[in-house]
Amino acid sequence: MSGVLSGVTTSVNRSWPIKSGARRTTGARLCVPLAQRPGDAGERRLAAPWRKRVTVKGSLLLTPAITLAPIVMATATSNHYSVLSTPSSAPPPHSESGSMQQAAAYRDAHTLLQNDYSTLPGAGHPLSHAHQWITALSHGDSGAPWPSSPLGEQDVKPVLHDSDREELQNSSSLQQQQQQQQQQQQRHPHLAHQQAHHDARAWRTSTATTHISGMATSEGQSLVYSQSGFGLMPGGEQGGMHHHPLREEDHHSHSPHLSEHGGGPGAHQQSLTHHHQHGGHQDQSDEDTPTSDELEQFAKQFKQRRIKLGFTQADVGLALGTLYGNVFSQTTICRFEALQLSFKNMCKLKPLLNKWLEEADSTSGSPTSLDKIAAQGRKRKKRTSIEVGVKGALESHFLKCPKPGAAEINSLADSLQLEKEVVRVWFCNRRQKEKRMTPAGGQIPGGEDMYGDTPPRHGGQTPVQ
DNA sequence: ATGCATGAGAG
DNA sequence: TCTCATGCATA
Repeated sequence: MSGVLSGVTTSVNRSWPIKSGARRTTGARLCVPLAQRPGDAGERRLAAPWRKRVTVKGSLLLTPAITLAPIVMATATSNHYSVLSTPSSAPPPHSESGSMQQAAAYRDAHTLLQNDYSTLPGAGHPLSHAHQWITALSHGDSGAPWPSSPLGEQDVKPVLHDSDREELQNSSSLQQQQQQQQQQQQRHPHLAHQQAHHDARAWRTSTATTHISGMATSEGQSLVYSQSGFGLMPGGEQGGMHHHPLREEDHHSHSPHLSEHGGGPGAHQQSLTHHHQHGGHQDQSDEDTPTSDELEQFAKQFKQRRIKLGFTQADVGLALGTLYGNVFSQTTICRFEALQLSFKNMCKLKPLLNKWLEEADSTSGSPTSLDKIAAQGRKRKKRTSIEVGVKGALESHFLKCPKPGAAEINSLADSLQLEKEVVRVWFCNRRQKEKRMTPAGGQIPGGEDMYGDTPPRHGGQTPVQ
């Protein structure tokens, strides 16, 4: 695909103000050369680090009761330009880019279409409450790079700190001591660091997914992992919804700096010991940390259901906002389905999506349309399109030095004729990609063999769509 | 589906 | 400055 684009299509808007911390040029940093990988340059697809699993499937233990824990979930507030618009309000006239309403428009059209599909459960569900938070204004944005809309920025998402999020995740009624300890560790990264950290690219060690009866973690803990949400899978959908004990580490340690190749932190404690006392069920709403396998399973099932129910990723994203106050974009939903989020992030979203699924499934048929929460607001810098050649250069630099210092970025930007900020961001994104990329849909056929030893992607289901 | 971008939070 | 979560815009 992507042939050689001509010229750096950068329709860059030179006037974009570099916000507050206008990148100070600080000393260069040491470049830890990345282990050269075979087929480097170009966009390699990396599996998510958390994807390395050594799973042991336990017997299913579906618990009927579903405790819908009051999810007050929240995500980092970063949406300054999201404002609530009335259901009937037409897309705001402003927007110089003219493509701002794209999503909304698309959605509406889609909704209409859905209404034609008498077979489909209906577009949107009757879940139209929980909007309080939406109007909650959060911190005025100082140093907003872009002229804000007259409406002012409203934050759509309540702010929550990671520690809080963690707690939310673990908010199931029955918390074990271990979990408490866990939380403590989370708050004290240094403690967590004592735990084994796995290589950021440990994902390569995934193992085949097989069913094994019996459940004992490598630590000899017996766990019965019960989780909800899989009950709605229609018969033929999937073969296996496995619920097994083994937890993937990786996510907890909230140490913000899970620096990759830094040798430092891949901080993933693997001692996530939590045996659940079962006996019936308990930790409902998946509050519990799922294994990467479960996540994968869920993601797939989710996607299938979503499609069957006739919802688009965008619909789901909006619905989540309506339901739980957390609006997500199509992008996020897409990435979730494609397992392209960090393990932690996946864990965070799963409960929400799971619940949505339940709702959507049960209320399928309701007329109500999804509430409309249009994202609009200040302008964004025009996306810079980096020429392939330049990209290649960046890529090779990345291999040598994934974390270039300001000085390097400068010179690089200079030689490549890109804005420093663009280069900086490119590296940031590249690093991020390195960390969480997942072949999702399945590895690219003739594609890259990552580093020569691409783990056989468990015989997963056929990619939907 | 994904590339480039934003912003919070943490060092 | 970096990471991380997330999204607009686009391929």
